[in-house]
Amino acid sequence: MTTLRFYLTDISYRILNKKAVIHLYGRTPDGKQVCVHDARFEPYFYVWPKDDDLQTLKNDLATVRQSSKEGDFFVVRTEDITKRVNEQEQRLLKVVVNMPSGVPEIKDAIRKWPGIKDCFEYDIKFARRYLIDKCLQPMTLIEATGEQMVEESRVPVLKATSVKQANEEALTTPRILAVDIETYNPLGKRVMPDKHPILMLALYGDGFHKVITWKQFPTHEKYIEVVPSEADLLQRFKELVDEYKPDILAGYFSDGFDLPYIRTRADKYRLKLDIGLDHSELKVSGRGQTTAQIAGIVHVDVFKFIRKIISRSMETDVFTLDAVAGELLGEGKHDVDLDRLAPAWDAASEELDTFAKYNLQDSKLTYDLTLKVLPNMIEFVKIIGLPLWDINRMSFSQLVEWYIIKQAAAFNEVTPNRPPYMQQSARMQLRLKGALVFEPTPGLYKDIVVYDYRSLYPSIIASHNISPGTFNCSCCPDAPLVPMEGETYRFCTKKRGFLATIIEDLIARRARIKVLLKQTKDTLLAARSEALKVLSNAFFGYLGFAPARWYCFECGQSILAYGRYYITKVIGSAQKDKFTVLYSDTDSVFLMLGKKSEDDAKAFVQRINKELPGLMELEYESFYPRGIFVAVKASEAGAKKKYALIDRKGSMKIRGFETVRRNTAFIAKETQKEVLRIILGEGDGQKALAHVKSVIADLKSNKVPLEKVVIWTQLTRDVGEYAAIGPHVAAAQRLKARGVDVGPGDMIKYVVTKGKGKIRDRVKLEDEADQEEYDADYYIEHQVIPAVERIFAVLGVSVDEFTQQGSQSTLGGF
DNA sequence: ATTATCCGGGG
DNA sequence: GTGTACGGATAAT
Repeated sequence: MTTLRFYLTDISYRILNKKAVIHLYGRTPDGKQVCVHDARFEPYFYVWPKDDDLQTLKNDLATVRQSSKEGDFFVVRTEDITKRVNEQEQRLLKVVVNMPSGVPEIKDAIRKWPGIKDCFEYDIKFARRYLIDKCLQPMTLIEATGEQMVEESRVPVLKATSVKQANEEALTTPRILAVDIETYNPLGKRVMPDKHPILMLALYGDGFHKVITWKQFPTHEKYIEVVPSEADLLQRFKELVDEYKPDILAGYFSDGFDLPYIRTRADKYRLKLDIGLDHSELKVSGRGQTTAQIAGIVHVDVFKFIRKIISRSMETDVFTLDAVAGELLGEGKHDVDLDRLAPAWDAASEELDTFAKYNLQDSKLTYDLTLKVLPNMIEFVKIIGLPLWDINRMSFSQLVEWYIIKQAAAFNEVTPNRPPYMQQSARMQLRLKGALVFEPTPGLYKDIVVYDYRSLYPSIIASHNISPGTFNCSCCPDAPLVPMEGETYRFCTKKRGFLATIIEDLIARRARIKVLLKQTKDTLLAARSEALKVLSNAFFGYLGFAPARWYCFECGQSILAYGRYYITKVIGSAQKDKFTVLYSDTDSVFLMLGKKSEDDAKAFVQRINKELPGLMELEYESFYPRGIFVAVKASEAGAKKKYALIDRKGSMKIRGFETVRRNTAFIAKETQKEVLRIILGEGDGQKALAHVKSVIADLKSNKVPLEKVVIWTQLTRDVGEYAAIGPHVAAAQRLKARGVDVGPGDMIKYVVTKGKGKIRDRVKLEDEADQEEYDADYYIEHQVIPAVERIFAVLGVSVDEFTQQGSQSTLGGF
């Protein structure tokens, strides 16, 4: 008998002799990688019987048999249990099945039996079920007892007779290896993994930097390793992963690009990518949206976590490696022209040295980003109790749902089923009465103060005991009504609701951490606080999310009603205190200081907070010297957020303006940004107007360089397959007529030229059009003016004035 | 208003 | 693999 402690990094299962064996991978405190096999866990689900004659039902269940390729599926045994269904105690049967994949099969076979009301928890993946039932926290210390086994495996294997949580100590410094590839991709062509080879592959770890390539070129860099062929590059990649022994293999968009690409290239050479610790292969699943998995090594796609979870709290609205690293690390990608890579490769030129450096830098940024966000991911892993691989790929609603599922087990609450498609569509028809919006009067304002009510909804849920099981309970007919016209909603005042309880716990845990954070500045604690905040803030949205298991429309309505009630209180108090309320939406209030000082504004928050119930808190977000609120089109009644603010440091916060898309001409994007900069930064509307007029004049005299009026659009299918011939399709037809092979993925760059008729009849390819030919009127009317129109409307300038020569506008008083 | 199409990340 | 998982914005009809 051996006892072993290890940090649990990854979990999967395999079928051995028609039985499931859980594989737990991890690293011991002294740095050795290990695997623990646990064959003692059985798959099961729950049955909710219709009547009390359980014996007949049990006898019937014992006879069920479903055959499959893997062998027969059958019920091993049934157990009587008591669990809560929607917060009410019920008698259920726990049905134990012989194999994990038998669970959905057996459930389908019995679901419609007359003696069965419903089945539950038949779609919880086996490995997740194991973690939940055993109360194991991945990334923390686990203790296993058992016998050493002789197994075909890259790491020692222990056959366990006992597995349990040792303590909550987390693996804070896992071994990370970042990977990034550069591929052959001649100008303008889409990514084609089956045709184009991988040219370079960079690996970056702790004291380990390497670029593997298969072309000899002049270089002095020691980290560059030249191998004879692409197949050797892939072979070397395998060897290096095996030697470095990472816990985590990290990439940036590597679920969607690097690893599927490596997979495709390896398949081409019939090379086994058996880098899994049990010698299993790198597994790429899904079409379109792919994911990549390696047994025993956690593949982290750091882009996915940043995009899905961190993006909301970031400034940038593009998530390229360059932009994200720039914001989070203060360091960007190397500036190279990637269109030069393919020609440089063909010429074996010394320029390839620059690309190798670029490749290594990308892997370094990926490594540093992983280090940076890993504490946040690990905190979610610890709070929710699922593996890092899973947490990495989850959206807000999934994080919330799995947190609730984990808590449900602890509260003996059964997990409701996911709604069938029809029910989801029905839910989507229901409209929640939205949050309170105090419409801004369009205009340019000085000295703006913003308050934020960030934890409003979580604190409402906790304070008012909001939960599906406490809604309109029969035991409290006299409970206070939710402040809402036309509805008589109540929530139980006698027993605590399940969701209210667990969100209150989240809030309380965060409050304790915040106290600690005031004493010490600890990045792990900060990450934990952030994770708890993100999770509790996502609860409200989850309750109104059609595919949610714990969907509750009335709960959502009630939270919103209380939200409107509390924000109205703040607006009222501010007005009573003679502040000018500019704007309010949901959980934030924008005030204009006017004659008041910033100190007055801070004192106001403190006064408000004294009047609020314990859990609620209004935060002083920031001061902005200038801001502009823009009117929305009549048809956009719902689009309230359209404003731009500038802070003391000169950085702009722009919300709701035309998002910068690549199929907008650069001249329009550039002009919009410059106009906002002049108006907010310099406060000079005349100058901004003059700027637009000069751009228009330049367009009219065709002085604006052609590359700034080129519109880029990507083809998504073959030219002949389009039902609607848009401008980019017309341009692609011209390209095709010229004999160029265009297809899905190709970027079409076109220019709209002068003339009459439909736009698609006037498009020319970038290289066909002359500087003199582009249609200034099109670019003025459809690109530049729409981008700045509403900004100027705020200043009382109408579209006509853009084109008038130097006339005195209504801007005078501004 | 509803339906079709495109985009993102990656080279 | 206790299967099948994008989500949001915009242009076209």
